[in-house]
Amino acid sequence: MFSLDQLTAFVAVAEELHFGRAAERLNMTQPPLSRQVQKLERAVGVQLFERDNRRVVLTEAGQAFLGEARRLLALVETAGDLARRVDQGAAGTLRLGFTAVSAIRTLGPFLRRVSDELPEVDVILHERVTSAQIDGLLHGELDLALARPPYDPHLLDSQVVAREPLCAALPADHPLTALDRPLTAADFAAEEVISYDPVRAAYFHELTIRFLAGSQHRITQRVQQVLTVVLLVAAGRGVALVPESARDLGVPGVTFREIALAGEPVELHAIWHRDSANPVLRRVRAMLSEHQ
Amino acid sequence: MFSLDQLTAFVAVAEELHFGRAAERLNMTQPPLSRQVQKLERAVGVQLFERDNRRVVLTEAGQAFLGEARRLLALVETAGDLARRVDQGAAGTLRLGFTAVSAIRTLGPFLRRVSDELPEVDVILHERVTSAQIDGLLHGELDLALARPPYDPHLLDSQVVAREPLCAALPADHPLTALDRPLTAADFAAEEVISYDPVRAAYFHELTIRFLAGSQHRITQRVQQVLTVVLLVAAGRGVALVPESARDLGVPGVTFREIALAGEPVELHAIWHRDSANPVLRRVRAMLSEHQ
DNA sequence: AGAACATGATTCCCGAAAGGTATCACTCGA
DNA sequence: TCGAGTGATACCTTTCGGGAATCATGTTCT
Repeated sequence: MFSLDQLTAFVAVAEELHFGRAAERLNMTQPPLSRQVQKLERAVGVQLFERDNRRVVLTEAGQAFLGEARRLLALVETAGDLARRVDQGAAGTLRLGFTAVSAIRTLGPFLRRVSDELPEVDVILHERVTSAQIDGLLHGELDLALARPPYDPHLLDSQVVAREPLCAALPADHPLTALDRPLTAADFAAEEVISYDPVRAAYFHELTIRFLAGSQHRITQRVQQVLTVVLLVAAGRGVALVPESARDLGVPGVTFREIALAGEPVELHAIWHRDSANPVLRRVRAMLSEHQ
Repeated sequence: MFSLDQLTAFVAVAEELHFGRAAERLNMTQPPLSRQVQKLERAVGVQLFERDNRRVVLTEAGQAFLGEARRLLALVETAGDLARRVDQGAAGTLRLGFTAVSAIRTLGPFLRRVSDELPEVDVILHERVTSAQIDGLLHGELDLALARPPYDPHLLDSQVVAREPLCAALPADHPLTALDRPLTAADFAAEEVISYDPVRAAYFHELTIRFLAGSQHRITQRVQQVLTVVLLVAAGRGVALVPESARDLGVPGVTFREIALAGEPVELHAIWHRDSANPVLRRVRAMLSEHQ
């Protein structure tokens, strides 16, 4: 097999049609250049130059080979580019988990920023509930998740990407919608409250429990997804606490009301595996912490 | 810049994910293989493998580079093929000169044989009168000519590719068409004979002169092309001697008659420059002498 | 816990290959 | 016929790649 040095030697001679000048261009002397070309000819099995003591001409085969050689060398030049871009996280794929509700206000702008700042990065989207996203991160099926606590902080790391208040979701014809002040836990005393799965939707479960702590209430349903909760409210099955962005789901028959603030707002986290090897993740994290 | 050996080393390790086995596959020992991969990583500027003392894994960048490396090596494998085919005349271009009349019976089958036996050869056709073809051969504008003598045998070489009888071309209403025997020179005694340019169509000029030698006749026109001759006959401007294939020109108003054989038949030659460097020419010549 | 094993990296040595200098062989032009 | 120009060759030096031995480290089995 021939070597790349032999190819560059050949191309130089083919362009100069003069061994001396070609050698000068390659910063070497003429004899080793002649030998390299001879070796290449032996390796390919074809005479590439017709060399008279007076002039050098490409043979037909040499002309054909010149094209191949140039293509090959061009490919060599650019061979490392993609690898370097991938190494710096500027190219590659990001497997991103998200929940239906997180998507409403956060996913779109996030994807737009990625495609602006890292145009060679492909984002593969996986819609999953939070717990399934955490599993995905731990099993290496996802690189980044837009989800909510809790998660194992030894293995996973995170950053808050959005905060929003919790609010009450009421059927449109519910008496509480008439009140002109933030609702309190006491207002829910007589209500049937739709709440969340303590395991699969632990975050909203906690928030709901905390808000209602000490008041009378009945919890009738425990579901996983905010969307489901809103749909149940619309169906008149009770009232619920949801993140404010649930307004944007546009489910008819549901009215949202401010509540008397019960501690910190709802947080959406970007979560990743502490020792993910994906370089794109580094870049995306840097992008996230950059502004905000 | 990296070397092809480094690429093959990298691909082997990437496929085995084990330096020892990869080294075995490459018929070498493990230490130099490790070094080659390290060098490649330095040359590309990217870490290609994540190597634990227990296992070897491709990095994201390594996976990207693996694709490039495979493409490059595949190209190297096939780089010489085209050059070798060109060298053996199995690929390339043949610039072929021909005359309108030679084309009728000879050119079609010839082109068909070339595209059957040398499918990678492109034939570029140049229709020229014989003398222009000879010039083309001498100036290196043509590789092969389908033409007729004379030519300079020091510089050009040839081979007969077709023989056919000379015959008489008469206006359809001419009295001689009534005769039921081969025509002789004497039959032309009273005729106006259309003949050929002594310089540019020397071959037919010679044949005509030789046939008519010693008889009475009047030569009224001297033209270069057989086709022109036949058109003049059709126009009633006289009679002429033409190769039999001129029948196939399909010019109306012309009748062809056998003549009393005056020596050898009309020959069509394939002519080439003695020191043409085009390898396709070698193959085509071999093809021509192969069967006939 | 400790020993044996597995595996990639490192070190040192040797031989092959590449580059440099001097020279040869040949052609062309004066 | 001689000198200039050009590619090939001979020979030497340097560089580079491969091999054997060894190291460092992590895993596994007793």
